Amino acid sequence: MARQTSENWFGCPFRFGANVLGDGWSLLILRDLIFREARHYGDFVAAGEGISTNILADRLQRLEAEGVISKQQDPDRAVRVIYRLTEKGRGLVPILMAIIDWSEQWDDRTEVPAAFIKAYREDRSGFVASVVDGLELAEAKPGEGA
Amino acid sequence: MARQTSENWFGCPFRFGANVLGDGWSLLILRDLIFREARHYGDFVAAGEGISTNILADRLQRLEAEGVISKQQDPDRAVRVIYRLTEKGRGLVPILMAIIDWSEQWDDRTEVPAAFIKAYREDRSGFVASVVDGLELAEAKPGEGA
DNA sequence: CTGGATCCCAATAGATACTG
DNA sequence: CAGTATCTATTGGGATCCAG
Repeated sequence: MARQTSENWFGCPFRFGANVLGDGWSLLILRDLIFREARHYGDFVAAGEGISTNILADRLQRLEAEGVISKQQDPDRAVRVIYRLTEKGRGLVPILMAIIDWSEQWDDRTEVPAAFIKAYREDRSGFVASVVDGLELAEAKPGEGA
Repeated sequence: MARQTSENWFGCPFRFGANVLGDGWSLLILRDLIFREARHYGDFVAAGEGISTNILADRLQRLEAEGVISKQQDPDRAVRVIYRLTEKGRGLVPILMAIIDWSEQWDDRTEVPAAFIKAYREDRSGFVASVVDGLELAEAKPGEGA
């Protein structure tokens, strides 16, 4: 879909979110960041969804430009990059949760929920807390980003 | 993104939802169906987002195949088609709401929220009720759809 | 070795014009 | 009104290359 610019901006806040979430690869990357604690470039490649490296690089860049994730050097190994949720990105968690709730209700192909989803279901608030607290969130206040 | 098939199915319920929502045009169509009570093909074209007719046709077909919307003839005028949310599609409302909440918090370009969003904010539950009750929902039970 | 960039080319998305 | 047809632009897969 055409990206959101000043020219096609109609003052609809929903469109603002749709611009970030209306992409399958971005959603999968966010899932891995939030529920699977993916941190490195290779983690996303290894996630098994078959994302191409050029697409991955593009989406990571896009998500960073949108201010929902941030990059930094791994303090342990300089060659590694760590991707993290920003505060703005953390705000997306309820949306992903809502997607999971809906999917679980309507998906008739998955009999056994993925392990990370199961963990979330068994103790929703506890799981969320652990996921979110486990992250040292990057800076980002309302008004930042694209 | 590659569409979800039996071959690339990894048993992740989140991916199930991402497959439906990971598309900007589909999200906009759902917004218009849910919050703007769009019913006809032309309503979506006129929504001002500049969707091409082939894309619109494709997405309407896709959403129908996924079981979130249904088509039927307009009883008043046979040449018209009415698009409606199914029960499964109605289940998406909380997700769209979550997107709106997030967008309103982080969008710094829209000072004045769109009118339909404002209505929703002023009386969230009442608004939802009116929107949803205003629709005669089409049939669709868990286990249906793609 | 990790995080990309680049290239090739196949497949998909999309704009515009046109039709039953 | 609700779409097709056609043509072009962009995305994406897969391999390879490269810099730190």
